[in-house]
Amino acid sequence: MKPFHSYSNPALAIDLVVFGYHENELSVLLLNRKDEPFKGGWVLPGAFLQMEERFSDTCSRVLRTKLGMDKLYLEQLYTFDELDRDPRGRAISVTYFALVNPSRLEFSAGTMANDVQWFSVKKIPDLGFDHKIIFKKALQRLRSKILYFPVGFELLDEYFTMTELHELYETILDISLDRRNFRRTILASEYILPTGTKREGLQNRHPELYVFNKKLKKNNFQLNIPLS
Amino acid sequence: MKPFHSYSNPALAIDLVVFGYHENELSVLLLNRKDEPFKGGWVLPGAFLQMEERFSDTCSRVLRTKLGMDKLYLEQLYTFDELDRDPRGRAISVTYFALVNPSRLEFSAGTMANDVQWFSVKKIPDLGFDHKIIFKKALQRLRSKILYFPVGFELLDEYFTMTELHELYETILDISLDRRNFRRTILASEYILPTGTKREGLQNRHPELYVFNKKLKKNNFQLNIPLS
DNA sequence: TCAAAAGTGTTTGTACTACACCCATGC
DNA sequence: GCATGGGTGTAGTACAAACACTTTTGA
Repeated sequence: MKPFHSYSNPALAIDLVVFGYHENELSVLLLNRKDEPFKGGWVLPGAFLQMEERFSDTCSRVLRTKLGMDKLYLEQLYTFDELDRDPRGRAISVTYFALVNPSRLEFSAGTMANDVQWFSVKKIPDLGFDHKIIFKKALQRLRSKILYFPVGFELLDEYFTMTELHELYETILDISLDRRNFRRTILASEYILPTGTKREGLQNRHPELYVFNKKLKKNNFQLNIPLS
Repeated sequence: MKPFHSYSNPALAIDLVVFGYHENELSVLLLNRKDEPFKGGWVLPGAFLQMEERFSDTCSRVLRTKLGMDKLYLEQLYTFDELDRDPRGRAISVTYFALVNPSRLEFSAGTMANDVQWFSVKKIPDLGFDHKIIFKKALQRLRSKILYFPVGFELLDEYFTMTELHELYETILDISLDRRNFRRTILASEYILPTGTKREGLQNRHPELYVFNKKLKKNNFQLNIPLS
């Protein structure tokens, strides 16, 4: 039998929407292209799938090269198939979104490549290919996911305060949430646990530190926030 | 520049999970394979993506050939990338799920191909490739989607009774729902409208007929049912 | 008049909303 | 003692859950 790959098949790109959260700002990692097409422009980091690779391998390869770090939260987003999405020819893009706490990057062996940069989700430049559409879909997914799944913990330090978690939600959803009601809902869900220790060295009252409850399996919280 | 497709790329299959609902049973369309691998076994219908096709074109091609009908509700499900999912070589599968009201098939020009058959979702045979996994994911998606999106209307006739809609939900979710509370929730959502006409010719009280409210854009209902 | 399915309302409890004051800390 | 941010409680409301009787129809 003739092997599959000797037939003519579209190229398969894996493109990544990497979200980072730092100082009350949600950012996305963008790559400055060195080659045509879109030379000098910004795009999502990505790579072509190699014949023996799983999608997650390709993701790791990109993340290792560009961020110096690869074991992140990864989730498949969507597969894009427009005929003219790449001027070089037919290319399918399987997209993933990833979450990273940028402060961890400092502790990892690698460093960020010099052709990538963080951009606030509020100030995304024009993007090459159909990457603006991909980015928008990723942001939408993140916003709906955070309402019922503790994705936020991928973006915070191991120990965090209630205020930090609260601000993370407000930043990602881009709305304000009542502080007291937020606390009640989150604590009732048991997704976080108080550690009994407090953050020291602040000028004001020392807040309790929390950790993510890793033992909890059920998704038993639901923030009821109207999605636009 | 060397065209993309002259590089070696994995084959791209589009596989479809087609759900049909008839007489209180949710079914899936399966194809009996004529060739190796899995000759004689059951698989999801699908086809390889042609170079100039959109995914939806490939879906239409499969649906037209196998069901004799193509304009169905279609939604991309997931893209599968296991290295050994096809014994013939590396093949990626982009999967879709489709919804069809089998009673409409009788009115369409084509007829169902003789190598496909409906199977109740409660009696799915062994499936070739990784198609059992794909099927399970599709069923999961349908079950969660029906809680906040009116997918049910793709599966019912244009005019339907409250009881038919109620039974559809019970069948798909495989649980029982209080008839009175169900009615209240659905009516409050304004996803369906009473027509003022009744179904005639029954032995008992004639039920009101409803239609889907096509003008409603917002997804403003949420059936609160615990998902397993 | 009987069988079968459709239609209807109320009570109870729970969960979300809105909202304001006191507390701990470092300077 | 003051500025800053952290921590806490309650009353009102709205929605979901549980539940049973009456109505319409054809046979």
